[in-house]
Amino acid sequence: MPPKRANESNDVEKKEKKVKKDDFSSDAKTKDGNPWNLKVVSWNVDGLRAWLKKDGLSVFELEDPDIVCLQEIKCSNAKMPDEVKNMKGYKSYFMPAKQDGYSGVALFSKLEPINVTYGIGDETHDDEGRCIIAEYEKFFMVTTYVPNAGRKLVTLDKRMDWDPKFRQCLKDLDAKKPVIMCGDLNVSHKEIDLANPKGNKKNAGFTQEERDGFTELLDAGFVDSFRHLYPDKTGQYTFWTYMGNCRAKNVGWRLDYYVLSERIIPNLCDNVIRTSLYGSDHCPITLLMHFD
Amino acid sequence: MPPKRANESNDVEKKEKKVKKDDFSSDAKTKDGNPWNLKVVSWNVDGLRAWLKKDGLSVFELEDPDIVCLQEIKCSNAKMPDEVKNMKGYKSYFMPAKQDGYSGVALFSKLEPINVTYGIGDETHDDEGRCIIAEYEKFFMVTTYVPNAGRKLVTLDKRMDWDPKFRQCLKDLDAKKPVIMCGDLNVSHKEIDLANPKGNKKNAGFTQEERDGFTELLDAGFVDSFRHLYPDKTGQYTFWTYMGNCRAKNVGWRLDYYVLSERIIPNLCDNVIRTSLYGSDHCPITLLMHFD
DNA sequence: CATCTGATG
DNA sequence: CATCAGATG
Repeated sequence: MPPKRANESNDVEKKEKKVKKDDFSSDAKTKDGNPWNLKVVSWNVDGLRAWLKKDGLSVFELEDPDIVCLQEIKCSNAKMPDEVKNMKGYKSYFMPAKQDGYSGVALFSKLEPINVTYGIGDETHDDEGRCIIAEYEKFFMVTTYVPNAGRKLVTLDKRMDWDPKFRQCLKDLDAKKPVIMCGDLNVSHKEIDLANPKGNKKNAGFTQEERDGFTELLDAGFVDSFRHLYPDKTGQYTFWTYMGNCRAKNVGWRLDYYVLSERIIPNLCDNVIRTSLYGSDHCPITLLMHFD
Repeated sequence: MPPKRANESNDVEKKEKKVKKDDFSSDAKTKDGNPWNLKVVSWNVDGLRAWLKKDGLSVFELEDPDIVCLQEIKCSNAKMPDEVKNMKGYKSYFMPAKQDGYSGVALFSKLEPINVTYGIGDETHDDEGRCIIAEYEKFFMVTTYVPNAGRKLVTLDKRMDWDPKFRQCLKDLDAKKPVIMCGDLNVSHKEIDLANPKGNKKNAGFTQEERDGFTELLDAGFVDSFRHLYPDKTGQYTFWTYMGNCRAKNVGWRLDYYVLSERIIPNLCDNVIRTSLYGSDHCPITLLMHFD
């Protein structure tokens, strides 16, 4: 009898072998016919160090992105592996949570941003490492890991405290320059955005409060770029719980988004969900933009 | 790049493949020429459930033992896997610690014992699941997991409280019938019993106090059967820390013993250290006895 | 069913 | 460098 490994279900070699760099090429254009010249990747990695072992970094080779945003890195700066700290060809920015092994976001950028700030200006939330803001010439890049409302909604209060503060933060940025915000927003906006809407109306990620929070964000002058491009596309998810083989059955949730200032929608080329990539219970999402 | 698994170093397939049932046959005899007819296996499994995944149960097939004693099962009765609870061909006895996932011993016996008792009669120690006593016609079988003195000897006091109590317990049994005691005694008795005696004189498992405790036990009328049979054999260990590839380098400790009442030494056939078996940071030890 | 920490060894 | 629990998701 061959000994079983503790994490045999992590054994995704076969699936990953199928992935080729060609699959990540795109000739997407703006509505006006301008080809993309900026690529962003966003991925909730569910523990950066575990994700590294599952070859998560290959997304850099496969996508050759200009900007990469990671959420739930669960890794302090002290424990950050060198290969990530000094990502070849990129400037790296980290906002770990104060609590070790919890939350935390990272941003990697080929081009050095004009300025980088951390957090939304609220101490309690910012202790949890949930937001990095990178300013570029033509836009703000914001990545976030929104508070999860928790099992039995134990942290729904924290979440509902976050939503207006984060929204205000984005509005303030948007008053200066267009915003590209991405990350794990920990909500599926509409019934189309998760496999089991009926059963989840009282669960974290699909309560009316959380959904309304997202609606309010869009009403403040922002656009869910994926749904803008594909208003009726079903079965498009970015997260599947590890439990019950949900990913194979595509019983998932769309929790990861690009949310853009309305006025740069003309710059949008595409928003792709990379379901072929493993390494986390979320898959990465890719944004293609054109800027003159 | 193939993704690395979290526990790649557990991947001992090759090593285990080499093990054949033949390697476990023995024609050992007593000094008087009587062939063995009782086989005991003792193994500190360092977590029974992890050990199961590493095919630890194969020791039952390979050895076909009459009695199996396991230490550090780290598993409550509630969480005990069925295949272990109802071990085919054996009666099973468990003494888990009150604290979940800590310590705990088990005993499996082909022949149903006359009586089975749990603990040494000291509530504090017995809450930690450290001893099972099975009475047979001609002997008491005792298995134990002796308190570890801990890093920086933080629990040396507990250990030194244990030693005389356990010794008295064995003496009381020995007054009735001969005793076969086995388990992880958490001490290397003499310099020959560990790879690095010089460096470990102030470390758990080789302090003077612990070594003296073992000497006192032997002075009370008991025999370390392995050392009795092989007084000068070096490099014979039963434990290697997972750290620093110690097992491959045989930088180990002899911590697991059979300790017999002096008067059944004539019944002793052999005591074998099964270094070919993996599944824990300890290896199993096997005792062969003859009883009329 | 995963990630992490922290206790334990 | 492993085991386990418990928090978290």
